[in-house]
Amino acid sequence: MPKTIEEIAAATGYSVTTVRFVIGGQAERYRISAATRRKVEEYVARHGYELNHAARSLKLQRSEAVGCVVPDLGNAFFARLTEALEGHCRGRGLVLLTASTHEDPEIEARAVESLLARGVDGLVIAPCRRPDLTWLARRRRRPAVVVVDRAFPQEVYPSVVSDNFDSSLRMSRQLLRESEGQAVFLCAQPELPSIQHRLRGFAEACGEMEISDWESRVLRLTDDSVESGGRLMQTLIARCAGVPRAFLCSSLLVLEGALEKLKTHYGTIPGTVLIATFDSHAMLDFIPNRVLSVRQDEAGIAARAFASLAEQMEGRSISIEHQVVPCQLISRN
Amino acid sequence: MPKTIEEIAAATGYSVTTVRFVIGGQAERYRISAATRRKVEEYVARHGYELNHAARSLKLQRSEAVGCVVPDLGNAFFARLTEALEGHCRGRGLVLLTASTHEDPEIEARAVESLLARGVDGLVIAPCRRPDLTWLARRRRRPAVVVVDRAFPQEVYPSVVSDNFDSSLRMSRQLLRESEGQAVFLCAQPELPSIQHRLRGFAEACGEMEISDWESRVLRLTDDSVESGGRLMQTLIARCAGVPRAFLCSSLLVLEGALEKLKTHYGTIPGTVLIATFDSHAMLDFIPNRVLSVRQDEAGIAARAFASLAEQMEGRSISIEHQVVPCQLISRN
DNA sequence: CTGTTAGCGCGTTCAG
DNA sequence: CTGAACGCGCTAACAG
Repeated sequence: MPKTIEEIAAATGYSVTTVRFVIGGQAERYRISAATRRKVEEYVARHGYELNHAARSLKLQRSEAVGCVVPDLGNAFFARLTEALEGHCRGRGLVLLTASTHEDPEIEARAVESLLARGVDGLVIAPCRRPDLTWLARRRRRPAVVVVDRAFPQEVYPSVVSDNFDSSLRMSRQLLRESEGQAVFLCAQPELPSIQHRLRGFAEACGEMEISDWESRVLRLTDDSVESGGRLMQTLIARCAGVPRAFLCSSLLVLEGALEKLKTHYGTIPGTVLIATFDSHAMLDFIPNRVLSVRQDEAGIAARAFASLAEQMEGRSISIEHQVVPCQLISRN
Repeated sequence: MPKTIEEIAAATGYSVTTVRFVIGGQAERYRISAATRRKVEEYVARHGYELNHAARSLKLQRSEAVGCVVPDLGNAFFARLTEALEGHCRGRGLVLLTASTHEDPEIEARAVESLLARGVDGLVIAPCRRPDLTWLARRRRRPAVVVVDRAFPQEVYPSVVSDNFDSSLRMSRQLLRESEGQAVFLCAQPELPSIQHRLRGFAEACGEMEISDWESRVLRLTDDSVESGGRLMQTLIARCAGVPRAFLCSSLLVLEGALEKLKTHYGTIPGTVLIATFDSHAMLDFIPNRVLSVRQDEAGIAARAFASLAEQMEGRSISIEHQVVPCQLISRN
C-alpha cells in the first residue's frame, strides 16, 4: 500500500523535508547524504509513494486538471478533438475532465460551473451559445479559457476554429462548377458562427458564378439532426420537381437525413446526384456517387487550443487572439 | 467573487459552524435563529459561496470523480459510451475524467495510475490487455471498478459487455444462409474476449450449416486498423480467385479497409458482394449492397456499468458479476 | 545537510 | 442555538 510522505518520514526516521527532497529528485541539489538517500529510496521502492493530489491542490491552489466541454461527444469531430486534447494534457501531467452538453445551454452552464468549482486550471469549450462571461468575472482564480469550433463575434477569449469560409468557398466553387450552378445548401443551425462562415463561402462562390439569388439556394432549419436533413431534402425534392442535381449539407447528420430521404423517395440514391458535405467520414468513400467533403483538422485545433491554454496557465498575457486552422477538401469518385 | 465558509463567517460575524448549517440547509435541524439565517443567506446571495472540492476531498478521502479509460475515443462506440457515462455522473454530482490509450498497455497503465492518484472514487475501463490487479491490491482506498466491453476470462471485477456470441450467431446464420455458406470472417484482434465470442458465434453458425472447417473461413490479423482490413481483403480476393461472395468484418475499421481494397481492386464495390460487420454506422445505409450489421447498445452498457459502480461506491459488496447487454441486428437493402 | 512548522478549506466532534 | 479546535497530506518558508 502506497505511503504518504509523513509515513515515509516516520518509518525511515527522517523528516518530511528530507524525504521530499529525495522523492522529488532534489537530493543532489540539497546535498542529501548518499546513505540517507539510499534508505529513503529503498523504503519507497518497497512500499511505494503516492502523491495526494487533493492535498497538493489545496495547498497550491491549482488542480492540474483541465475541463473540456463539447456539445456532443458522439460527434466524431468532438470525439477526436477531445482525444487529442487528452493526449496533450497527459503529456503535461494534467487530467482532462469532460462534459457533453447535448447542445443544451442549461446543461452547459451547469457543467462549466461544476468544472470551475473543481478548480480546473484550464477550460476548453465549444459553446452552444455565446458564452456567458459572468462565470469568470466573479471568480477567485480565473482559469485559462479557450473557445473552440464556435467563436462568436467579438469573442473575449482566445479561440481556435476551422477555416470555414475558405473551405466552404473551395467546396462550393467545385460543386457549382460540376453541377453547372445547380446546387442547394441544406443548412442546419444557421445561427452558429461556423455555419455562418460556411454560408458566406457558399454565397461568395455563387457570386463568382453570377448566381444572384443565392439566398434562395439555401434551405434552413434550426436543429442539427438526421430528422432536419430529411425535412430539408423533402423540401428540395418538392421544389425541383425531379431528382436534385446537387446539394451541400452543413453537417454529417444533415447528410444522413438527406440521403435517407432520397433513398426512401426514389428507392435508391440516384447515381446522378452530386453530394457535398461539411465534416467527413471514411464511409463516404463507399457511396457510389461523386462526393465532396471538407475534413476538419481536429489534431491541429487541439494542438493550438492546448498551446493557448498552456500560454495562459504559465501566466503570460491573455492575448485575445483568434486562430484559424485550415481544412482539407476531399473529393471522391 | 465567491467566498469560502471562513470568509463568510468572518464577514457576517458568525462562526463557521453556524454558517455551515445555514449553507448546508441544516438551519432547521439545528434551530438556527431566523435572523442569523437571514443574514447569512443574504450575504451568500450577494457574494456567492463556492465549495472547495480539493479541501473537501482531502477531508473526506473521496473525490466525487470517476475515471473512464478507453482504448480509442475516436471510435464511435467508446465515444458514445463515454458520453452516456458522463451523463450518469453528472446526474449524481460526479465529474468524469477520461483517458484514451490508443490500445497501448503502457499508456493505459500510466493513465490508470494517474487517475488513481487523483483519488477517483470509481473507474470504468475497457482494458487493452488483461488488467493488472496490482493497482488495487496495494492501495489505500480502493475505488469501485467496472470493466466494460472487454471482460477477460476469470475477470476479478464486475463487467458489462455486449452479447457478442449471440449477436454473432444471429448475424452469421443470416449471412451464411444468404450466401449459401460462402462467407469469410475478416478478423482483427482475435485475442480480445469480445472478438473471441464473435468468432465462436460464427463457428457455431458454421456448425449448424454443417461447414466443418470453419477455421479456414477465418482470416486473422493482430491489429484493428484500416490497413489490416485491406490486407485481409487482399488475401480473400487472392484466395477465392474472383469476386468474394460474402464477408464479415470484426470491426468498422476492418470493414473500411476491406471496402477500400475492393474498390481499388475492382474499380468499384461489386454489387453482388454481401457485407456484414460488427459495430454499425448510419452511413452503412448508403452502400448499395446488402449489409448486415450488429449495433451495440452503448447507453445500456453505460447504465449498467454506472449502476454497478454506484453499488460499489455505496459500500455494498463487490459482487463479481458479469452482465451481458443485447445487441441489435440490422439488415439493409 | 536535516528538522520544524504553519497553513490551504472543509467536516466533525465537543463544549458550552 | 453557537463557537472552538483538530486534522486530512502537502508545500514552502525558516531554523538550525
